[in-house]
Amino acid sequence: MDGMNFPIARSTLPEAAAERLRTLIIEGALAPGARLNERELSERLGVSRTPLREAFRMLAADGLLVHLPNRGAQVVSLSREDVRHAFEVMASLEGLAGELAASRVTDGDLGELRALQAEMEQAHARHDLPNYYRVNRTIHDRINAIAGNPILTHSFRTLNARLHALRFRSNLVRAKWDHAVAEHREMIEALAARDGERLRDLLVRHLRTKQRTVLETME
Amino acid sequence: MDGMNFPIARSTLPEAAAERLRTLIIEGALAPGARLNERELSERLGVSRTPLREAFRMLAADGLLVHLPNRGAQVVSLSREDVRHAFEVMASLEGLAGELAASRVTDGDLGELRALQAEMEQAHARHDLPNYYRVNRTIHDRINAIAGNPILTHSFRTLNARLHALRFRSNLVRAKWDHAVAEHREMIEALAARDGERLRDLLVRHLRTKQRTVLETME
DNA sequence: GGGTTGCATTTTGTATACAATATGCGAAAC
DNA sequence: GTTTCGCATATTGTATACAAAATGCAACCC
Repeated sequence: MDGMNFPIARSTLPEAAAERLRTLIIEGALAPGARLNERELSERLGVSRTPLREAFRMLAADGLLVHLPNRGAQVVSLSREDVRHAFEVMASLEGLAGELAASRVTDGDLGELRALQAEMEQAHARHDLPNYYRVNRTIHDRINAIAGNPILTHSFRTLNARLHALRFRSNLVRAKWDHAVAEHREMIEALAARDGERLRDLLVRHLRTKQRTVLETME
Repeated sequence: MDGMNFPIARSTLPEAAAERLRTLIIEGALAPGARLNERELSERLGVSRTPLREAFRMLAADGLLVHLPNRGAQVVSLSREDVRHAFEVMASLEGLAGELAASRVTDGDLGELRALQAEMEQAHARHDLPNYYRVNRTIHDRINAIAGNPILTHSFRTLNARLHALRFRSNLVRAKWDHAVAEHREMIEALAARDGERLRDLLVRHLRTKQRTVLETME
């Protein structure tokens, strides 16, 4: 049992408040462009203004809020240009993740991903969109984790989180859905072949599709 | 004069404190691994603990500090692995910046960069290392700006700032210095040729040299 | 009517006070 | 001697108070 620690996770009010605000932003309860009133929010969240202000700083760093001196914090409102910029960087990062994952993937990883792919195809067959998206997300997170670069993972996740506030959940038409599932199959194959370049291309193409979807829903 | 505003820049104590702390970390006055005592620092900076704590949150988001609940903030201590991870991502980002810059560069940009290159070569000829580095930095910032993606610029700059705390300023031996200057010349040529792939390769190679330097100074 | 000024109120920024947790050290137990 | 316990003190987390800046609205002037 030497060296086996079980540290108790510690959280503080700023962290909890930031998490809660993140959710409120993503759900649209705090709309893009909205000015955040500290007194109201502190009452609403049941914390004093001090941890709330720290939470604002954290969310500003994540790009979800913008801090306006003497005017307080405002929910970021993404323009089409912002979205393009974000996707441009995300494509680069996810492409890198694909290359790294292809060079670092283990047989155990592949087994796991194949199981997830099977699960996602079942959701697809059942027309179960929520579960399809859930597993989809898990697969991407797994690939990112196999890449083994925490800075990469964190950077991608932070950028991706900004886009969640757009709530662009698409209604996948059947043909597109079939195509997306097939793309995922190809990703696993490229991973199994340790073909980094191919996986990068697939991930970038996949992301470009998502970008088109997001931009369409912004009209 | 319509639409010509001259907004007065506003700053707050958390922002000023964060900037000051950033400098103290980079200069080594706050050493890697050091625990930051709020009372001492608030006295030292002449601010109360509240804006100081907000500043800590900002620096934690930048990766310069790590926030330990109930134990306060600690200056990040980069391992060799951290450095490799950071460079891995930075190479991807700067490579992307190179591609974008090559597709977006104007003749005016090229003129400016050629002037900067001439200035840098003069510093090189005079063995003027501080000015060489200063102009070097300006050139890279310019390329990044020409890429025209603020998210990319910000991401790269944030990652790069983490490495400054390592203070790896190398003593350039003559041959290496000559080589670096030549590489910069090639970058301008690639830009002028709007050859994104070549510029990406040059920037990534250049950065790999920097990475080797950093890792060597960490031994 | 439009523009400016003055003032009350609200909101944000910061300092201070109080509460909770961590740390350090001496004393007690083995 | 080593380990554990108890307690004082220091530090961090959070709430509250005070100060500074912003906002809104009525009154006044052209």
